[in-house]
Amino acid sequence: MSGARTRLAGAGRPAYDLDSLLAVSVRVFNERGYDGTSMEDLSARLGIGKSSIYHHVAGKAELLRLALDRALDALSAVATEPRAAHGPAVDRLEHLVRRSVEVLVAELPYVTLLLRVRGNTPVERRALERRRELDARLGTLVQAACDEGSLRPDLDPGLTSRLVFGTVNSLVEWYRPARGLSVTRLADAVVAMTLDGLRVPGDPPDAARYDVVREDPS
Amino acid sequence: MSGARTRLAGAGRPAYDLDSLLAVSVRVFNERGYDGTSMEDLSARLGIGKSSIYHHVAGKAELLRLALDRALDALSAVATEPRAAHGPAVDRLEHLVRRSVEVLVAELPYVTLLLRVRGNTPVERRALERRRELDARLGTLVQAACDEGSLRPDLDPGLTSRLVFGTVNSLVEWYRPARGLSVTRLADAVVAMTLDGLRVPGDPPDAARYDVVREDPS
DNA sequence: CTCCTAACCGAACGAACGGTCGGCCGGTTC
DNA sequence: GAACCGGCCGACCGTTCGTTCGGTTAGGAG
Repeated sequence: MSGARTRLAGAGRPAYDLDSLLAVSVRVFNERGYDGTSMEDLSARLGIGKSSIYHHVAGKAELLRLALDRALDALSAVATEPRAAHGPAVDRLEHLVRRSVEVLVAELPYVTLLLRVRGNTPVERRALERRRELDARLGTLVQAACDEGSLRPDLDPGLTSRLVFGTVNSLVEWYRPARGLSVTRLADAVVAMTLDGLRVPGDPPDAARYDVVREDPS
Repeated sequence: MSGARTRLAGAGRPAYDLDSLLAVSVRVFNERGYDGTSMEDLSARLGIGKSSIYHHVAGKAELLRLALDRALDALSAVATEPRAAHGPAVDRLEHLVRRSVEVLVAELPYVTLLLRVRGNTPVERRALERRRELDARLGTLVQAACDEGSLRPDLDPGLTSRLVFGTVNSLVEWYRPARGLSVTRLADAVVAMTLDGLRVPGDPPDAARYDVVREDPS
């Protein structure tokens, strides 16, 4: 499988280091779900005994923590890139969407795991909190682009933000790098749909367009 | 809680029927994940003993099966509605997206559970297969709308289909009916973003627009 | 050849799991 | 009041869970 392995491989000895062990484990977590994966499932897939896993990590929870931190660190890095701080908000938004797609693909298994966390354990709850912070930052940017007048005014910024990043996050459910669709083209398509729409423009420009739709108590 | 309960409620006796028991169970499944939910978790939340659950259903797996079938039946019904069969493909597509959003909201807990299934058990694999059939039908419709010339030609139909219904499916991650955003407005917003785009049109109509982007091996 | 250490192993642990069993209890029916 | 039944219960079953522990083995260093 996918493993960088340390020196003493030689014959058939796997000899995992932490990174390769984590990579295999996360792959299994994504296939069967974290709770649905037993340490024996992992050991079978790793090709080593169940107890050997504890030579590398303290337990199942730490495996999860390492994976989630990796995803969160990568996503956080995007939000703090300099290009996300200057220029028109709508351009910064487009850049952020594009970079988010790239990171999501680069760290696909880890981000996939992150997006499925439900908060059952302290480790998961801490990850959810970090995720909420990121989402809040994205929301602010969409708000700014809306205030700026660059986004259609008939949609609530909070709603817009959720739709856009819901779309981005949904990529983990089907995108597989091996299938020949490059990341750049994928990001182009996401930006094209969310920002410019799928329908060919023209014809009846729809009289009712841009009637204001906002969240309100019904 | 949410439960319709049978006649003999009277004092403090819960007295569940199958529907109300399923409703509560699915809610817990969604909070903790199916694999992360024990029968004791359910019994605690239901307010009855663990063994009492087996008076209503054969086991945990049947609980899951009932919930998934409910979601799948509702979604299948949409795909076979008469309005999804006549008229321009792009109009049928818009209608299908709108109805999908409505059903997703109407059966939110059940659809949520369906979208998180990983295929660990036979019950889950059967559900995944039914889902794939639905997805295939959607893909055909997008293809038709594309052939018709109603969708921008620079995006691959398969890719478009995944993006649109990825967006729709991602609603389960955040939409809560109680928050005052009506289903109609939600569906309007989804159609508005996916089909017409978020950005205000005009200004530099982007010379490079509509360069063909298709999947190909790299 | 000897020693050291990183990586692995099988056996076993207590806890928690999904599920079974025999019985209780309060309404309804006759 | 006796018989019945749907809904519930506590105790318990065998299995599987995550984890621990006392070795073993292979390769590098001296």
